[in-house]
Amino acid sequence: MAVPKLSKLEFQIMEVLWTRGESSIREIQDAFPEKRKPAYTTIQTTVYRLEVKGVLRRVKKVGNFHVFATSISRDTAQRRLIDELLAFFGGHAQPVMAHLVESGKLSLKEVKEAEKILRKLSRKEN
Amino acid sequence: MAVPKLSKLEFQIMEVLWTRGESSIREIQDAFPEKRKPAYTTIQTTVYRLEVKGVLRRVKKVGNFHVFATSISRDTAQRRLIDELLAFFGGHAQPVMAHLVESGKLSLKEVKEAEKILRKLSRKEN
DNA sequence: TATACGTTCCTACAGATGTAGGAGGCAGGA
DNA sequence: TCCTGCCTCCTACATCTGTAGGAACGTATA
Repeated sequence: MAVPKLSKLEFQIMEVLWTRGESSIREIQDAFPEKRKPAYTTIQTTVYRLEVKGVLRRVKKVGNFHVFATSISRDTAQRRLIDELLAFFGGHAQPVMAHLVESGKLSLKEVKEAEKILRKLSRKEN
Repeated sequence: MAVPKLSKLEFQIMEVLWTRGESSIREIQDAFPEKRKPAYTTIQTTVYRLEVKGVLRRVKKVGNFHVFATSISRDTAQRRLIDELLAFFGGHAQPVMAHLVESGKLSLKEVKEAEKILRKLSRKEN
């Protein structure tokens, strides 16, 4: 599998690394909000699993602790996530759009932005 | 939990029921494409789990088999799924849109359609 | 050097999910 | 009535994920 599936916690950890850059287990843990902050070893186990999946790697050892960095881009992972969702909808983005609009999560401004990008793309194709 | 989380297979089974209407286990199974068609008992186990979750129920018994029907709407379930995804993106729909656009899954026509709906909504609010 | 503290590594476990076998029941045809 | 075939119900199991404890180790400081 090119880009392995990431679970919720795995994704959150990757998110910390994408945002903060190279980090140790402790730093990753500290990036979680005080409420729902998993135990140190929970983060650790999950980081190891991510390492096995090949989406992050240890880049160096400082003192007696390791520093980790991502091996895939945030964009790649997000794309994977959305493709996953689209599979649920038989590959059709339209219902996804519809729900985003109805739930009020999408502003008119964002839609117009998307439209602009699309126009640009279609010009390039023709 | 109002609307429980549905797994991939669970969602696919619900999809069959929403599309075909009331169905028996056998009918649900037959709705799966010949390749990746789970065993009869796999569908069965999953249907029972869905029953426990309260998203479908047995509506009647015909001969010696049961007929099942959904208890929640497709819309409700889809909304749940999308909210789930949005949580990964910190509740921001913008990146989701961006990926849909970039992956070419969204046509200009669909976006304009969404825009029309949004305009209508915003008029109502003001 | 000895001690304290933070890290690593290994192990464990429960819940969710996908998967399916097998025993037993019911219904219709021989 | 008895057999065949399909269905139900129960049980089982592997994998993934979230969760975390404990032993052992490394480092810096007293």
